[in-house]
Amino acid sequence: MSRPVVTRFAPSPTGFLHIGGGRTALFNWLYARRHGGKMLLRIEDTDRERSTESAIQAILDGLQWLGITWDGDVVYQFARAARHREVAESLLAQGRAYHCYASQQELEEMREKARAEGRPMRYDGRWRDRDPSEAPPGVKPVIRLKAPQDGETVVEDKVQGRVVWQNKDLDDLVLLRSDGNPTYMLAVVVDDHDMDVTHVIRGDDHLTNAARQTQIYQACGWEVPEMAHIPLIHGPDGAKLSKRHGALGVDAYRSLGYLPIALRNYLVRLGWSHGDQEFFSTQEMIDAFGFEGIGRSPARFDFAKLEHLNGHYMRSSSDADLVSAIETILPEIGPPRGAPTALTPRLRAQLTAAMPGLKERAKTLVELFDSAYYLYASRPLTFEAKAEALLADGGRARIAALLPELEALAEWSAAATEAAVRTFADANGLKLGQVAQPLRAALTGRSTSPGLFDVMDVLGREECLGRLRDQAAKA
RNA sequence: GCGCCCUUCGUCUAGCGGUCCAGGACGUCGCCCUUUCACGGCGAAAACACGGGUUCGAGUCCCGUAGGGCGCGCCA
Repeated sequence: MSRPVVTRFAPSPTGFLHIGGGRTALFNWLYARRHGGKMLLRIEDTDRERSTESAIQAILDGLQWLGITWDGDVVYQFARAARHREVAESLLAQGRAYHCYASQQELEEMREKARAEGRPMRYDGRWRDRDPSEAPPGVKPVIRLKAPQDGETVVEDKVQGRVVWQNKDLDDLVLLRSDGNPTYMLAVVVDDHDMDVTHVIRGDDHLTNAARQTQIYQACGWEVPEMAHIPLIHGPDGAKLSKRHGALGVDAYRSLGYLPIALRNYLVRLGWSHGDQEFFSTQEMIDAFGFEGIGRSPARFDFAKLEHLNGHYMRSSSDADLVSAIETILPEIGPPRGAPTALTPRLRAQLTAAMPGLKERAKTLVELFDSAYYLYASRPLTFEAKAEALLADGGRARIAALLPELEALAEWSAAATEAAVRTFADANGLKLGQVAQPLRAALTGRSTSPGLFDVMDVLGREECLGRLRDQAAKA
């Protein structure tokens, strides 16, 4: 009875997969999964000038990183041009479309005039009913749709509701260019029809297109798929998303140290909700997703909330997974921090051992790796201003006094060093912080770090004593 | 200019005529925990754009106004 659900994600390969595209893909994917259907991937590369191979690769990589999979082979729209042409010719033969010989200049004048007279800027249909014999010699015509001039065109949108256009406000769009190539408007309709797409889920910047595409469906005598136009994502300032804010490629979010699972959770809640639920596992998203939960107003991109989610997912990730996540972005984030591009077995082991304390304190992988500085730093350490202040303020003297106690330790463990430090503090009438903070500074170069005794444990006896001696010597 | 869409705390949102002196989350601010920073816990400030209707009753329905967005190509 009802056909199996088929959705599609149809990006044009003129740039990376940006955050809005990622969410559109996610929604299509979730809807298909929710209904046991398929999500197809179609690359809309009919603009030969602007489409690039690297952009296609970036989109594929981005989807893969986000964990969004598609069914079947990737469809390349340009490869289907002959089929698009065939449909246009067929419409022409049926009298539902016509040749238009208007020149670029004429069209420009038309727009100018309309603007001057305060009328909508539309093609005036001057070739609509002219006899082909009037065609000017040597001019290659375009094929335009003979769109209905009276009545209305209705889109029953699953998100926007019933949206109505007066046909007099819609003009005869071009189906086939004079060079014989299809326009986007035609190609989309033909492809969605041929691919048996049942649900078109896309940004609401396409809402007006939906009306014009509906006219094409009707001219072809084809069933119009369900439509769902989702509101766009805006930048933090409410304006259209630009490169300055969130319109980064999804690969940029990877480099920034975000986890795909966190980005997915953030994205799914942008414009969609399910009661008060904030956290969704992939399965929960699939089970709960539906058009009912999609709002109609645009949402602003908020890094702070993304970071919060990312922190949440980092804390609940396994230590091993986080280490390997860091390793994948290490070539990018390592060198700027004086760290290698790959982990040595020893460093990997230390990073893994320190991970419980590290992941608790970071919002991104980059931040996490940054706070792991003490693991990959080599003597002599460089000190942040606050760390230097802790050492200068009597800190070095305390380290010098404590040093013999630590050197004499028979066993080097978190418990053993903690006992020694506490005993030392008590014996000298010092608060633990007065001893611990200078130690932290000397060992990590920072005023903040994971638990001090865990740091000492992971770092090991020799490295710790070495770093402490460096400071004791300056006391 | 024309068409279409949108408008609840700073942000994401719940709310589908009475249960709302509007709930959750992020952020912000306080307190607690604490060797630091986080995490966690507790608490606070913070919104129905405005004006008319409809109704016994409106954040919820209708109409205006204002503000914002998208579209108006032989781009996609």
